[in-house]
Amino acid sequence: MTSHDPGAKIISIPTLKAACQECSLNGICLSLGLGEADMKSLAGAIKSRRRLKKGEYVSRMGDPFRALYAISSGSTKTCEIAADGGVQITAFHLPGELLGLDAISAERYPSDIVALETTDLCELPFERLEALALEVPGLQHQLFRIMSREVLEEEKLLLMLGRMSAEERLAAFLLNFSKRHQQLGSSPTELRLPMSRQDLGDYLGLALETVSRLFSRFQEEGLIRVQGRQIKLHNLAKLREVTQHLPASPAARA
Amino acid sequence: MTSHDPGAKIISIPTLKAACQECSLNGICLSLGLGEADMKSLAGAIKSRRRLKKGEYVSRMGDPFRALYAISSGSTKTCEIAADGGVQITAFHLPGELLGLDAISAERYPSDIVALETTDLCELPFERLEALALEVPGLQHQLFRIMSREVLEEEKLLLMLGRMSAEERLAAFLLNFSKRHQQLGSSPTELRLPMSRQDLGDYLGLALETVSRLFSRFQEEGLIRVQGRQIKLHNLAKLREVTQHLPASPAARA
DNA sequence: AACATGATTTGATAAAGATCAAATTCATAT
DNA sequence: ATATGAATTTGATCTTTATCAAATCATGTT
Repeated sequence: MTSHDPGAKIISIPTLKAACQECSLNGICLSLGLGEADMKSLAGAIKSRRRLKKGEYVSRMGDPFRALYAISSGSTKTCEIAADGGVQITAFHLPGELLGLDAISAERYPSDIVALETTDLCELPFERLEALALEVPGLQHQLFRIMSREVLEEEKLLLMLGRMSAEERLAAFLLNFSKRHQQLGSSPTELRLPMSRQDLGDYLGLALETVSRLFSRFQEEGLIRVQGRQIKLHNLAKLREVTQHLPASPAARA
Repeated sequence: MTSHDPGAKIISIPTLKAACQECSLNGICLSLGLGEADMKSLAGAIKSRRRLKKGEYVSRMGDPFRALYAISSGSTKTCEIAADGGVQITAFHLPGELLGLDAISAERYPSDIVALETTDLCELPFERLEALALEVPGLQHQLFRIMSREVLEEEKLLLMLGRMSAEERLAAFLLNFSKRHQQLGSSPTELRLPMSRQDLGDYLGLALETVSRLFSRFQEEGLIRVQGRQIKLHNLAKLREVTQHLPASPAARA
């Protein structure tokens, strides 16, 4: 987290009204590690805010890429769609996270990004952001870090999809979601999932029925309490154990 | 590809000897889209070359991050290792590709990167690269593109692991490998795989036996010819069909 | 409040792929 | 060339999870 003094509200230009310094996420998003003057520049790069209702699209596959979006509040799912109609959700994004990083290279959105609930976005025109990154010290590095982090997150998901059992995947998801909730200042044990069982299945590479059965099983085992999308985590340590259940042959590999 | 005249060899400073302009990949790697003067700057940023033998490590999980590596010749695998010892290979990299993008954010390598055969690397100290990206027009953008592309590639793999059958995964891998071979100027139908069946399984989320059986099946069906790691693709169109086999219910989803 | 619609849970069965096991082929060093 | 160990192939069986089906539970609407 950054250490901007929230008391020092000197700036009040209209363009900044809806910008980073007023954002409740100040310090989580792009601005991490930037000085106050740089924050002003960044705020100037924000084109506008968009409010989406549940089910509305941030982007559709094939849309031309012009801007990244930072989530100010709410949440989204990113859906990759196969030629055969199969859906793979590659990420759920929460406030402070950046959308559209996968669209830079082809200048087209490769996926549908859909709001899971009412969601507020900051639109960051990419050309302006790039120009700014050449001038604001630290911003370029920050962008590299954020993109690198996205690569890393996806690698963790690859590990889950390729090598973990259904049980391990759901436990890992719950722990990850818990951690992110906590980083946003919410309870790490009282989760309100914004996505359906179907979404969760499409993310974890499982059938929705399997996801549902696992929730029931975890509840029977006393690990969690399930009330629809309201989940209480009773035992984080045991959930962590579940993610690490040793495979049959723990032998080292070449 | 760029259009540098290979006949115009004006530069011969030692530091450039082993650098981009002399590289057989000129134009594929970072330099894509840069002018000749910028290429010189880039070449200056290259610290050194490293030659690795089969099985040697580019990085080990936890190593401090200081540099990206560009593959000049050879190939690598990137192995994510789970707490329980399970291995997931998140990428195979070929000449012209950049290694270490996932290490920027934490300033540590999150994975083992291993040479699959004798492999030559260019070491690009990241601090120098970042400084250069602030000065050389287009280099920052190029780096953003490359990182975005990495995100995209991983999303494709996520789709494979989460939603495709074993058959579809192997067919998709063969087509992808074929395309990259072709882009490097090799035959798109005569492949020499540098990785073992075990590696392929660890990449595709399958048991090595399943991979082996699929090779045999594809051969029986006349799609390919298998001689160990030497693979001849007989029918690219049919392989493409295999990747698109419709699932039981092609119904649209919410 | 009753209804309609979609989401979730639970059950029964089937299929895909993992695992265990063994034979065969390949590669490398002597 | 030959031996040795690793990689690959093939077979038999078992587990996990998908699929199909139906009941129940929410949610929002008129």
